[in-house]
Amino acid sequence: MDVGERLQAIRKLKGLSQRELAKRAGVTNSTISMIEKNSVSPSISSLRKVLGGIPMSMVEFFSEELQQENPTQIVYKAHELIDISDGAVTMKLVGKAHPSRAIAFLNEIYPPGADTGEEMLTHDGEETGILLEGKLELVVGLETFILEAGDSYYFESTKPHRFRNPYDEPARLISAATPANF
Amino acid sequence: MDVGERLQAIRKLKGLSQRELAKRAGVTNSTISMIEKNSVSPSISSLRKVLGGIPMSMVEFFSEELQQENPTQIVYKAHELIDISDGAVTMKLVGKAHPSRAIAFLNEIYPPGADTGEEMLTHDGEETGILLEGKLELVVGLETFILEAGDSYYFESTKPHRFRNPYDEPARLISAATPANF
DNA sequence: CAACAGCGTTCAGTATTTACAACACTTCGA
DNA sequence: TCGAAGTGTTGTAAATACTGAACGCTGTTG
Repeated sequence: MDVGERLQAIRKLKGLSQRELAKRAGVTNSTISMIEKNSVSPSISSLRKVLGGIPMSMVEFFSEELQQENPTQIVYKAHELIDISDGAVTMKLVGKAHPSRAIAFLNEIYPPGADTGEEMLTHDGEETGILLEGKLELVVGLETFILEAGDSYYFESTKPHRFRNPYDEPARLISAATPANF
Repeated sequence: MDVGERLQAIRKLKGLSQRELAKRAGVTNSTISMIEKNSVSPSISSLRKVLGGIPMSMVEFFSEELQQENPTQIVYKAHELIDISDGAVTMKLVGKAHPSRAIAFLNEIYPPGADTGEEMLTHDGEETGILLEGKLELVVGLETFILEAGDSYYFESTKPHRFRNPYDEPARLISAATPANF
């Protein structure tokens, strides 16, 4: 990815001149000029300052890097799902062949007694899902929910969370999380 | 966001020493040390080199900046899902109350004859799903697939695609797409 | 045709980052 | 207990990025 080219594209899209952007960002116009011409590789701190004048986050700026490559398998039969089970919980991942997966899409089964563990899970991203069969207990932060067939959820994965099946029937869940940490 | 702290966290997570990472990245160990101590703000090019030794993209590195704000509804009963049906296809979205949804998680029903339309769909992102009941035809690019209960799929949404139920039973699908374009 | 205000580029000097080579500290095995 | 090999840190010199003040150019206004 060409940093200078990208910065220039963004700046022009916003209808800003180098001097205008420089003033908003608190750097000099020559800095902008040299970055755009790729005659320097800016420091993180100065690129931050520059983007602050737009404004735009680092993530957005670099998101163009996500240029996917070429074809892979599209359809997976039930037995082709990759098994990433953890303990008693059965988890099957859709899209194993995918190069850089953005979504972790899982078919999960919690047999009676299954539990993601006493230490709560915490990670980046967001997750969502729907319960197809059985009942399941979901703890998010300080709240505890009882999910029944047909119920769904959506929360930030940064909140501590835990799934548990204290009932006597297996629970079946389809879930999706992003980014995919597998 | 603290660049040094984040780099150190990632490095340790990967079980690498400063020297080990430096060697893989093609920089010196002192560079890593100083970046982690925030005694310098590395240039884009050198941070790229460092992340190349992990390996990790700039986007992933800065993705931690995506710190979401505060609580909303977490669990949704079946009747609380928001209905975004299009034509004959019933689509219900999980997480309507969520501020900035990263995932569009849908419970879809394609009655016999239902179709997303003759002009193929094309948009950014990736999508995935699993068929729970019935049969469904999926066209992606030049390929046509027949999905049966239990089958799943994963593809780039940039490829032209179409879902269709030419059979005489309804098909039920759970799908996830990112980014969420709703 | 000036005079002016805007544009992006360039140059010299200063500030910052980086490599290289040391350092002190810990762990492991002879 | 004494190297040997690992860890992260630090000082100095070289490389690179940044500022501030020019420059040449274009379009506008009197």
